[in-house]
Amino acid sequence: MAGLHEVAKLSGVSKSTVSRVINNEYGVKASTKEKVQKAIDECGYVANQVARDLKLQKTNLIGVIVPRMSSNATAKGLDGLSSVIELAGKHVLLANSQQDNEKEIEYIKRFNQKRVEGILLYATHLDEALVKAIKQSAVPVVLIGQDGSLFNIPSIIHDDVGVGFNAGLRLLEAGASNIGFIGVNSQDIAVDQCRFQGLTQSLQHSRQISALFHSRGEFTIESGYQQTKQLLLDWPQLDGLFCATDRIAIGAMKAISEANKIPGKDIKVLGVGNDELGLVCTPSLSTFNYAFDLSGKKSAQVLLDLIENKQADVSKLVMSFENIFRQSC
Amino acid sequence: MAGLHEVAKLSGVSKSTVSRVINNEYGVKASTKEKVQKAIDECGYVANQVARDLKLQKTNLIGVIVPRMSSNATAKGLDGLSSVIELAGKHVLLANSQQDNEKEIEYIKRFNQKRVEGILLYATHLDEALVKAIKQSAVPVVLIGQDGSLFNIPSIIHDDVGVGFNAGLRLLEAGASNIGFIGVNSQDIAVDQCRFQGLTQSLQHSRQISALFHSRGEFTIESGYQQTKQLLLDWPQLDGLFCATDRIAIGAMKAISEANKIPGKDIKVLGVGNDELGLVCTPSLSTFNYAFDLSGKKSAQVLLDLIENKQADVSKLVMSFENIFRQSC
DNA sequence: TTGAAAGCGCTACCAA
DNA sequence: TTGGTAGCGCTTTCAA
Repeated sequence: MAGLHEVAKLSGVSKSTVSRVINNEYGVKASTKEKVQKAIDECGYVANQVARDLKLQKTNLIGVIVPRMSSNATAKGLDGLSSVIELAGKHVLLANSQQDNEKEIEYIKRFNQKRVEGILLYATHLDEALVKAIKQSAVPVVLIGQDGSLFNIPSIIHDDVGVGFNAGLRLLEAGASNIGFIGVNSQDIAVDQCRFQGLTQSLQHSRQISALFHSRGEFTIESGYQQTKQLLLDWPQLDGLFCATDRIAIGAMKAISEANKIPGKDIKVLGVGNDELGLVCTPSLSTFNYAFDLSGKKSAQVLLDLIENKQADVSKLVMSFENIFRQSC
Repeated sequence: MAGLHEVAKLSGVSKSTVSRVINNEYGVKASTKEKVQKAIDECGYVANQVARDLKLQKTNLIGVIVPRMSSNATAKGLDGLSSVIELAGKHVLLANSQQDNEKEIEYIKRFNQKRVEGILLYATHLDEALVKAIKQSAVPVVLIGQDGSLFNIPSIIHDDVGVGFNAGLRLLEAGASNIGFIGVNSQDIAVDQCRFQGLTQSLQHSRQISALFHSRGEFTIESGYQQTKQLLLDWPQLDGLFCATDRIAIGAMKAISEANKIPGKDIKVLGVGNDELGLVCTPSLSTFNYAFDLSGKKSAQVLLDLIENKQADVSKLVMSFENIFRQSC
């Protein structure tokens, strides 16, 4: 591929002048500019950004690590953050950790080698190894979805405890009093622990009761279905069910219907996330809306700020939520 | 940030030797290796991939351009292709064109500057400007979702005509004979044109009839709903409806229900894409499954092959589909 | 087994 | 308004 050198030779000027033309700098005679431009077109010159990046010590690259692409949260989040990053004239280097904790760490290292300017990490957990890897990163890391502020890692999180608390309130208000919770795995502080904790608090606070159970499974409709089938047998008195995600809730409603109970009547059901799935299913799912695209944008802004100013204005940003009232509760 | 030079000074050897240690090359005395390793740990050296890339003239970067992230097709596709690219030891540079035709072209250029090794382009259209931009790309471009093989652009497409044809057959077989089509915009050859063309062919072939109408709108549930509300008024005899996407079909079913007709009984409805939404809605949506993750993988494989061998083994790859039978038809 | 030096393609400083 | 030159951080050849 043609380089500056060739263009210079072809147009009979020096590399410096060609460089000036390419970068639209002042102080180049119009006629030379033209001459150079012609040579550029002629040999199809394309500036080599790698060489530039090395020289300028700046890559305009933002690393983004996600656990998987096909989830409401990450897809919407990516849409949000990519628009902010693009507006800042930077690019997204994307890595899919496929829920593998070791890969997450591996990517943080690889991104540092690539000299990204910062890293956005969609986290589903936060263990010692991950914290250490983040600490060792030479470039700033912003966490999305889990709270790392205790370790001094800037984090954008959703108000999971608040959602849990409100879930309890809504379920009680709808007349339920035997309330269970289906979460995910206990490593996921935000989704499993915080949401359950909020539920427990509101149940205690309002009625001095506890949750019937805290079941755990995957993030899928199928998992919600299977768990609920069993739970219905174990807890016949169940009349309120809070599910950590909408998909789980939809699976749960299916199991409830199959057991000849009516979701939203015999058993109130609540999900989290405002997945479009909840809008089209029957009965439609009452849930909580998290503005995933907005949290994507915010996290990008926080990171860009961190890159710019070398220090954090915010250490934790808790996104609010919205109650979505539909048929299931 | 510490460089090779510092490590060399710190360990009292030359840069060459440090480089050898870093790259695990043979012919370094164990004791020197150790010495160097200690120095590396000491000053927290992280190899600069930008400099390497420049020297080696190789970036291991694959550019991926998508119209938007939060769509079933792209999210699943990204999951598929990223796993293949990762396995090949390469990285994904992601760009979100936000359905903007000019941005697509802009990104192709920017990716060339970044010296990506190849580009994967999720296309929703294919006009002259885009073809020209692809032709001008110094690195191979693989098209996903639209057929560019006429312009000699390697393409991974879904069998849209085949789906349309089968849709006609299924609708007729279910007893419908007044059949309409809701597409998107006419620029989208694959989704709008081909699917309609297939439908037309099967209707002609089986019964020598034509489609009642070819309506057009957006890719959304709402758009399907609004269009169908009007179409029901215009075509009271309608008893079969083929929708270019599942979302449109779901909106259509809502409008049908509201008009006191039963989707799947009074009016048979068929979508395309096997979106999970179709599984949870009532009545559940009969549709066609496209293996989006697989087409993502395939396209990555084709591109890697193209990069490796500098020439295309396949110029067009048509992915098959699967009939999904549910309640709506 | 190690080191010196050239050079990847560019920018930017200084001199002309 | 232009050109020469140094150097970004690395790999690799050649010589020692």
